[in-house]
Amino acid sequence: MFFLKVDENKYCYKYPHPAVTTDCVIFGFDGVRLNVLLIKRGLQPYLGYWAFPGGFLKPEESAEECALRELREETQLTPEYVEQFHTYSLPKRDPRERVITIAYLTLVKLQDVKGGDDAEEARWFPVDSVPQLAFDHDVILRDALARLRERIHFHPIGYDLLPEKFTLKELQTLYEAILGIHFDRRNFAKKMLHLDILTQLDETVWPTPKREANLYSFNRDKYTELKRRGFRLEF
Amino acid sequence: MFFLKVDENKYCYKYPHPAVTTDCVIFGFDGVRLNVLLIKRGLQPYLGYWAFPGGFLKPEESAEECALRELREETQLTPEYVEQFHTYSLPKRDPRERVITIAYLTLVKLQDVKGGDDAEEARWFPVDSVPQLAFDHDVILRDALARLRERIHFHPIGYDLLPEKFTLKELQTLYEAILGIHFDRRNFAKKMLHLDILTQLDETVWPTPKREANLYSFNRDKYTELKRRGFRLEF
DNA sequence: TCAAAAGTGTTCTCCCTACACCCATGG
DNA sequence: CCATGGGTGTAGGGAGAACACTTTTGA
Repeated sequence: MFFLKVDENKYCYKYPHPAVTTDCVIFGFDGVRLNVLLIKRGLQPYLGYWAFPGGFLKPEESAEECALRELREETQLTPEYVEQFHTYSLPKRDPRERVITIAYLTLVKLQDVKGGDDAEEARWFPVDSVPQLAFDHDVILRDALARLRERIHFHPIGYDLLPEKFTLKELQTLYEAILGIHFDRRNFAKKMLHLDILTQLDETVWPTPKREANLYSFNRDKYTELKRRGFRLEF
Repeated sequence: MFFLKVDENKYCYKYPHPAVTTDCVIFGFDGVRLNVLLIKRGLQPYLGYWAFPGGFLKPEESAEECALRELREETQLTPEYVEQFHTYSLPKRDPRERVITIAYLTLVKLQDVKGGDDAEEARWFPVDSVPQLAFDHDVILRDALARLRERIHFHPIGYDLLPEKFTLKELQTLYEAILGIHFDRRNFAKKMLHLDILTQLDETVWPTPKREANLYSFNRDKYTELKRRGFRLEF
């Protein structure tokens, strides 16, 4: 570990400064389950373990810029939604040196990333079956999921996770996947239509071989209005 | 560790490391208005400006420990409630060097601090009339208030801000002070009593010379239960 | 003709809302 | 006796929860 030469350590301070990184928890929805994007570490420590994409803060960028840059560099993704949710600071959480990590929750339309896995190994995992994670990333994942569940109660988020056109069933499945509960099909439809954030399209699809289903898209104005003011999703 | 101590008492790193501080936004309720505790700066920069108590993270403490330590050192207060709410990272937010600030929202029972103002000038200000603040602390205050308002919708927080025994009117005034809206007296009482988190005491007080009022305390079990599960405060 | 999926409507109940009356006290 | 503040009750409406029928299609 200690390959450093003294003369390379050219950034000097009067008091000890921790390193600062950002990590991105990236959620995507495959139509059935909520997934999270992980990267296989190619370096020590935790070599071979899965972890969230992230990296060190550069001197001239804000934390959010850093998070988006790392996300782009490591996954070629541009998220629909970005929210800083917690900063992790336990002194021993990184075995190398003291590292403060500012964690972000991001949502992407999962189809955006089809084939995006390149040289570095990046993979989607269903949130209920993620492998052993590096560092304290299991705690970070738990916190991100809790925040996502909290958010979904009061802000519409489907727009950030679903394709442009979708069926009511897909929307319901998304909510059920995130919250881990089951809704009555009829009441769910009534509620969503009543919120007035959906536009029924003239198109239909055959999601199953049984019967065609109407397609909907989000009414962007109403959607952002609700997002701004917040709303109550009771259920 | 990665830092090396050289003769001038300096800590050196291969890459630039920002300084990391914590700041505490401390809210208290005086029975009429929501107040925030500020400290007058005795050093440059922003000498003479008001700011939140806070300071640099020590190598062996977590951010929360740091926040509580600074809070104790600068105000002798022990908060009832502590929540990390945002980390501020714009590169130029401190003119001296790059500083990352992890901000905490804390609630105290305001009577705890009567006379706690000592050598360093610390004062309570009503949140709607705070003076010019140092750094980006005006943004931090706005964010803290937004978080507090968000929290109060779904988690009981009166316990952390009110004295042990209080009247329904005091509880209502607290909610009105935080949310900045007015409630119907009768509906507010009905709602609060229906939530079953209050215990009516046998005692009464004369809050005005007109008529005595019942005293209540929080039903701690129900209160923490609701706090854990969250609840919906509609209004 | 049967099973599976999708679209739609009704009833009940609870809670939020608006609003009014009574009582006790001090002036 | 009246103004002020505190305690309590009621009627109406809206939204969530529970629940059933119809239609379409492929096997």
